[in-house]
Amino acid sequence: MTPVVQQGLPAVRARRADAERNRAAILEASTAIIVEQGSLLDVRQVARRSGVGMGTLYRHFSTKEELLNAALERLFISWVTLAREAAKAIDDPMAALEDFFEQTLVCRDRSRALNTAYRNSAQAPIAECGHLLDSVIDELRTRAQAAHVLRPDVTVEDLALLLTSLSQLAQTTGNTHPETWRRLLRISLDGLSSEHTEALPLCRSNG
Amino acid sequence: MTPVVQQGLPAVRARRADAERNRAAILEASTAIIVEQGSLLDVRQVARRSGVGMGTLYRHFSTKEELLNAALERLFISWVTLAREAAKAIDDPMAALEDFFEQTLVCRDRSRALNTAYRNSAQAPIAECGHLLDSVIDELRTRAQAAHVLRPDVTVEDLALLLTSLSQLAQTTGNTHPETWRRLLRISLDGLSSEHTEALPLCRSNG
DNA sequence: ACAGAAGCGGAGCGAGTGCTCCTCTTGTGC
DNA sequence: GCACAAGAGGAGCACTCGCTCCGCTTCTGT
Repeated sequence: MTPVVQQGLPAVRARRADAERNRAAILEASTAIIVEQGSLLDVRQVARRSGVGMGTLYRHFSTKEELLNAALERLFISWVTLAREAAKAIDDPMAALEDFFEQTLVCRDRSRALNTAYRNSAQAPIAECGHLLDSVIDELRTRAQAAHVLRPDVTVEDLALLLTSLSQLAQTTGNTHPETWRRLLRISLDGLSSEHTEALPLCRSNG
Repeated sequence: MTPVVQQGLPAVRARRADAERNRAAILEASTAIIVEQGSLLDVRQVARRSGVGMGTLYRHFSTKEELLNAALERLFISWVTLAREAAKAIDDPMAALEDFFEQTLVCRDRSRALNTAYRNSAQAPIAECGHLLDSVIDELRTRAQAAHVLRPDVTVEDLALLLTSLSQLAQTTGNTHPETWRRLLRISLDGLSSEHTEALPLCRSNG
């Protein structure tokens, strides 16, 4: 917990300006590719698009996975932050929850990032993203349950998994059945309303 | 619609007995591998497991995809048939629907086949499987709506997509959150009950 | 202006994978 | 039993994709 020594010999020289620019370009290209084509990115494609050689790419990200995680984290954090603000601005707690789901699902790339993040879970930076998301969902859940409009034994985990599930669906069926996820969202939200008092089945790690 | 000519010169000689045996072995091995590891099968692995050379494999299935579809069709049809029988045997229409979902989701390999089938849709044999599934779901839907226990504007498509969605979830979260899909199934089924009278949002191709 | 550290680029390596080719074997009908 | 078409098998081709190696270039502090 002692502060890092700042004076004395600079242990590491700051990154060179061009290197910094390249790093940004690589990250930018990766993000764009993920948004357009999903998270199965090809390192050669990233290199080409960012106008950089393979050596440069691997100088900055020692592994494809590291690059992918960095790009996903970027995508993820930016939208979770926005979605949290949007949800906070809505007074009705159930409407806030609904809006949060809708905002997430409406953007293909958001769902994409979300899904990939959940799939490659247990990765260090991605796990943090998961916690960030959980905290947003928990705010929404707490508000809605305090107002007695949300089924009382619904957990953060339930809501997170529902989001994942609808998100996967939106992605999978995006071409053949666009927008159909809206009907399932409506059904799920109705199932979440407090008028259903029957207890949900217990699973491991549910109180 | 005229019957195929049976008499006269046999246009094609019947397959040799060993060839038939090999074909069955290949199909058997593929099915087993799909059940165990999912549908990203490696042709060399299939060949090894079925005790057959690459040439033999490709004599019977001219493409990896053809083999995959054949194996998936097998898996798919066998369980849809069973699930239909099981559902028919249940008197309460909503319980029958619930049982059908449960039976599907409880078996990893069933969901696996289902998911892959939906993903690789538009394939000829797989599309037929989809129609078979739809017909089973439609029976259940019709019964439940006739008894006024199922929300009246729920469509076969809605139910099929819900099944896909939960199935994907069960597959994705199988290791980290086993059985948690049961909670979401309960929530969804509650949302499907006829006590919710608000109309579902319309999408293209919904009446 | 210069030295040298930091960074760059991209050919190419190695591993994996779908599929083919060609020789050798085996079941089948007579 | 025999002839021969049908079938078997597996080395190897062509391609993809993650990653490395190393000679060359460029930025930066003095």
